[in-house]
Amino acid sequence: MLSALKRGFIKKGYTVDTACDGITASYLAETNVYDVIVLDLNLPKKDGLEVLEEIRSRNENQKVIILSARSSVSDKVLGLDTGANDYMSKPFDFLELEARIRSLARREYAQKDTTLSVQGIVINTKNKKITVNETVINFPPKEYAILEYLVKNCGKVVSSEELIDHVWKSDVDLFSVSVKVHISNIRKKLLKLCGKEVIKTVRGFGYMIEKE
Amino acid sequence: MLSALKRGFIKKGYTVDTACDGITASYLAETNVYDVIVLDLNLPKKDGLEVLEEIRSRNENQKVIILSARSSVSDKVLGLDTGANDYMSKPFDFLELEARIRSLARREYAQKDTTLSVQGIVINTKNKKITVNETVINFPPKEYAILEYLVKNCGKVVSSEELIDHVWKSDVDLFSVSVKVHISNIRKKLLKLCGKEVIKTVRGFGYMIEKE
DNA sequence: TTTATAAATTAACCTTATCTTAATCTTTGA
DNA sequence: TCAAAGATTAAGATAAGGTTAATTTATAAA
Repeated sequence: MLSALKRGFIKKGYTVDTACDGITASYLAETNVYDVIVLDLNLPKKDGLEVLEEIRSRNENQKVIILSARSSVSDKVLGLDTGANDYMSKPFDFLELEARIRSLARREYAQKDTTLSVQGIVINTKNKKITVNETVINFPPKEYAILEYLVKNCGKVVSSEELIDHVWKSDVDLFSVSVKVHISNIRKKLLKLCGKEVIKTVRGFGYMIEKE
Repeated sequence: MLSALKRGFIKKGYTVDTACDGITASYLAETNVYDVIVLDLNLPKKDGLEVLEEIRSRNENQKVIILSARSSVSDKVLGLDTGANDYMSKPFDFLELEARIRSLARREYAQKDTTLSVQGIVINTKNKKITVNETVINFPPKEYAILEYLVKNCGKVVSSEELIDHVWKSDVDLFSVSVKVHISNIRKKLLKLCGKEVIKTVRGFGYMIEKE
C-alpha cells in the first residue's frame, strides 16, 4: 500500500518521502519539513501514536493525518487527542485522502499568496513586492525575507538567531553582524517612506515591529 | 439535532451560538469570532457551501467542519476543496465530532498563552514587555530574566544560585553579588509603580514573590 | 566566458546601555 | 551588641547594537 500511495501522489505532482517503520518515520519527520505527514498507526519498530507524540512535541504546527485500520470512535478520539489533525480509517478512498491533504496544506499555501500588512507596510508575498504609502520599493532578497519575517511576527521580539534560522539556509554559519547591517539598510529605506522607526530594537532580545 | 448538539456541547463546557439557516449562519460568522464553526450543508435560505465560501473569503484562518448527509467521496472532496478543514458525514458520533473540534481548536489555544502575571505585574513573554499598573517599563535583559523567573516561580523561594543557573549562561562564573545588585535595581523600579515590596527576601534562602 | 552590476558579508570603528565589581552602609537574629 | 547576610551606590568594564566603507560573492548581460 505504501508504494501504491507513493506512486499515486507522485503522479499527482506531489513530492513524497516514505518510511517503512516508526523509527524511520520519526527520523524523517525530525530532519525534514513536510506540508503534511500521512501516518499509519500500525508500524513496526515504533508505534504510530508514539511517533505522533514525538512529532507534535517537536513541532506544534506540523500537519498530520492518521491512517488506521482501527475505525472505532474511541480510536479516532484517541488519535485526534494525541495531536493528529485528521483521521481516516481503512479502507479509504484515495481521492478523499488527497482532498484532506489539500485541505490541511491549503492554509499554509494560502498564507503564501496573501498580503501581509502592518504599520502602513504592505507585503505581497506572491510577487515579493513591498508597498509603503502607495510607493512600491524593491527590496533585495535578504532584506525582503527579514522584513517579511518581522511583519509575520509583528508584536513579537525576534532575535538575530531566530532571523538567521528562518531567513538563511540552514547550512550557513553566520555571525549576527550581517543581520545588523541588513536591519540598518531596511531601516534607512523605510524611514525615507514612513517617516518613523518601524523596526524597534529591544536591547538584549532582538527586533520587533509593533502590532497596531 | 441542532438543539441536541448545542446542549451536548454546553454540557461539555463550550460556548455555543447556533443558526437555523444559511443567512443567519453567514451573519453570525461575520460578526463573531469563533474557534470552530460546525456547518451543516443542507440549510434553508442559503446553501451551506455558499456560506462556507463567504466565510473563507472573509477569513482564511477560520476553522470549519462540514456536517453533511451526503457521504459520497465526491461530496467530501467538494466540501474540503471549497475550504472546509474537516468533513463528517451523518450519522456521526458526538464524541468523534468533539475530538475533531478539539483537534482544530488546539493550535489556536496553544498560541494564546504568552503572559505571566502576579501581584499586578504582567509579563508578556512574546514582546518582553513588563506592565505594572498600566505602565509599561523597559527592563534590561538580566533584570527581565530574573523577574520572569521569579514570577514563573512565585510562591517559591528562589536562591541566588538557582537564579544564576537559570538566568546566566552556563559558562559564566559569577558571584552572587551581581544578583543582589540586579534585585536592588528591579525593586527600585517596581516600588515606584507598585508602592509595595513585591520581591521578598527570605534571609538565608533567597528571594520570593508571594502568590496571591 | 567575460564583464558589469547588484547584493551579501565582513571589518573597523563608534556610541551607549547594561553588567559587574568593589567599597560602604544597613538590617537582622543569636 | 556584633557578626553575617543583605542592600545600596557609584565607577570602571563589557558587550550589544549602529554605521560606514571595503571586500567578497552572486547574478545577469553581452
